[in-house]
Amino acid sequence: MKPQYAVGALSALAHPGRLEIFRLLVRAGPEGVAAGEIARATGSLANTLSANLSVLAGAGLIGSRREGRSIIYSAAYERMRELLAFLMEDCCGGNAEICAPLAAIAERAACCASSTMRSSGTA
Amino acid sequence: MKPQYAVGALSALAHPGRLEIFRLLVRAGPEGVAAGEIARATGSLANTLSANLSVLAGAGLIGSRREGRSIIYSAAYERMRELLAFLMEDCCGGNAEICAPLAAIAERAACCASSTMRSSGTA
DNA sequence: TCAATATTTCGAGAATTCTAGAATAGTCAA
DNA sequence: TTGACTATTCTAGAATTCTCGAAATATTGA
Repeated sequence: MKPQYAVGALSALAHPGRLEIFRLLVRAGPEGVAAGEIARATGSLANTLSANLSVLAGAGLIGSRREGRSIIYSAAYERMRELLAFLMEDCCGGNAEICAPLAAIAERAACCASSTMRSSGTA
Repeated sequence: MKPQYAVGALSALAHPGRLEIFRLLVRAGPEGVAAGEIARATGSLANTLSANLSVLAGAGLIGSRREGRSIIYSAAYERMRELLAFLMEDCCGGNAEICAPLAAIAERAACCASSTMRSSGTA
């Protein structure tokens, strides 16, 4: 990911309303949520919400599809992964021996820790 | 991590100069880098750099310590891990195949979480 | 076609952020 | 103390972002 795209993505998320929207979509999963339902869930005005969705979409963090009268928005998980990977690229100069002993601290951060799928070794 | 702190951290990173500084410090490891060296590496004016370092420190993303005439800045890896964990909290509604790669990234963020810096003003 | 629903676009004022020059403060050595 | 070095704070104008009312666009059903 290019730095300029990362700045765009971070700028998009650096806003209380947009961060709330994005996290709502991240929790909702790939099926997504209709704009109107997002407006209801966040208490936003329709035009303000639309502007914020537009910023998030412009940053590539969310996608959309029309379904009848509604437009369904969903998180762009791959883009999100790219952003997180960018932030910790070459962390500690790539010295794995420094990083390894402390990896256990973050175990609780795994969002699907109770699932059957393990995340070991996937980077 | 509270949403308002996440917004603060994301705002701090949503700036080309500050993102470059932060990534430089993430790569540098726990030992950190002197402000003057950061200025040289990024081509920033001293006062502009100082303002940007102040924003990053205020967001809790970096810490500092004095060493002689220099002030050494270093990444706050634990804070970084908290931010990444916050972004993917309750992600994907149980779809492990989506979450797994993200969780692996969050674990790597803990790689250097052994800092003993003072972190200024994050309350 | 007309009306209702769902969402986006336009416009402008308020608030915030960014940058650089100048001045200030802390540290060290002689 | 003086002087060199390192870094921060102050300040103001320029640029950008945020928000909401109003108007416009797109879709569906009668």
